[in-house]
Amino acid sequence: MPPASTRPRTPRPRGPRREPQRPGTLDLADRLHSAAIHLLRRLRREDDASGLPAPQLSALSVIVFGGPLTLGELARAEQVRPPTISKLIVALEQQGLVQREVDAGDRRVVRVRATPRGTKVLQDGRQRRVAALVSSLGALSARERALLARALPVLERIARGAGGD
Amino acid sequence: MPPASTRPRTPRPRGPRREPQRPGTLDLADRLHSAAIHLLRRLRREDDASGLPAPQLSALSVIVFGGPLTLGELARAEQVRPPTISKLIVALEQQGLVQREVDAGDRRVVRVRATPRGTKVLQDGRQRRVAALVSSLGALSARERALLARALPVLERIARGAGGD
DNA sequence: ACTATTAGTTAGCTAAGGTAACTATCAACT
DNA sequence: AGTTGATAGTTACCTTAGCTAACTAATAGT
Repeated sequence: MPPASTRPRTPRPRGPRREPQRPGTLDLADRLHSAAIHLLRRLRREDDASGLPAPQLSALSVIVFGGPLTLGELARAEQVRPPTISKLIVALEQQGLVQREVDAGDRRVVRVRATPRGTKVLQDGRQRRVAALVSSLGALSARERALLARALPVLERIARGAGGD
Repeated sequence: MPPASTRPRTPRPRGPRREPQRPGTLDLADRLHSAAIHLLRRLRREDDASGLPAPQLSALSVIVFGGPLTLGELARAEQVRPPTISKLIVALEQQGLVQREVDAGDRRVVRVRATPRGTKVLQDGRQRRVAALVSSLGALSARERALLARALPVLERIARGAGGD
C-alpha cells in the first residue's frame, strides 16, 4: 500500500449520498489494511530472529495463556482452517514446545498444552520481538502512545471480526 | 531450525534504569502484533474474493498511485527483498495489470506502470475489500471510530518502522 | 448394527517470503 | 581500450502458511 500521502484522500464512491456511511470510513478502512500489512512485515523479521515464525508464535501464545485447548478451539481463535492449525501444532510439537493429549472422554478431540520449554520460548521471543518495537514506541510522544493504547481495544475488536462478519 | 531456547538467553531489553520505558509498552507492542496478525487474516479473505492476494494488491496500489516505479523502489516501499517484488510483478504482468519498461538511460533498471485494467481492478478490489471493514467500522460508536482515526497516523508510522529501524 | 456427525489428519495445491548465486549493465580507473 | 567493482534484477531452490477435498476415527442417534 502506498503511503497515505501519495494516495487520494477518501476516494468517495460516487453517487448522491445513498449511505449513512461516514465520510472517511472507507479511507480509514483502507489505511488500516495498509498499516496492518506493513506492521506485520516488520514484525515478522523480529519473529524470525526469535526462532519462530509469527503464526507459530501466535498459536503458542494462545496455548500458553489460554491453557489447554482443543485444536478446533485453536483454529477458531486463530481464525484459520483445521488443516492449518494442525500443521502449526505439528511444527510446535516437533520442537518440543507443546504437547498433544487425547481427551479421555471423547477420544476424537486432541488437547494441546504448552511445555515448560514452550512457555520459556514464548516469553523470550516476546521480549525480543517487543524490544524491536520499543524504540519505535519510544520515538512517540507520550500523547501519541496514549492515543495508541486507547485505540488498541477498538483495533482488537476489528481484528477479531466484530460487527462485520 | 535451532530452537530459540538452545540459544543464549537474550538479556532483557532492560529498562528500569537506563530507559524511560513506560510500563505497558511491552503489553502495547505485543497486542499490536497480535491485532495485526488477526486483522490481516480477516482481510485476506476479502482480498481473495476480489481476485488478487493481498501482497499483489498492495504492490499494485503503490504502482497505481505512485506512478511508474523501479523495482528497487517498489521493494523498498513494500519492505520486501528484490526477488519477492520481482515475482509479484511477474504475477501482475501476466494478468495484464502492469507493464514493465526498461529505462532508456540505464538499461539495468526496470520501470513498472499500471495498465488501465490494473487501475480498474485495483479500484474495484479496493472497494470490495474495504466494504468488509466498513461494516465492522460501522458497528463502532462514533467516538470509537474517531479514536481509531486519530490513532491511525501513529500506527502508520510504527508500521513503517519510524524511529526504530 | 447402521447411519450421520464431528474432530483431526493427509494429500496436493498456490502464494509469499527468504538466501545464494547468477546475468547484465554501468561506472571508474589503470 | 579493458578490467574491476558496484548496482538492478532474475533465477533456482527452499520454507512456511493458507486453502479445499478427501480421508480416518470416534461418537451419537436412531
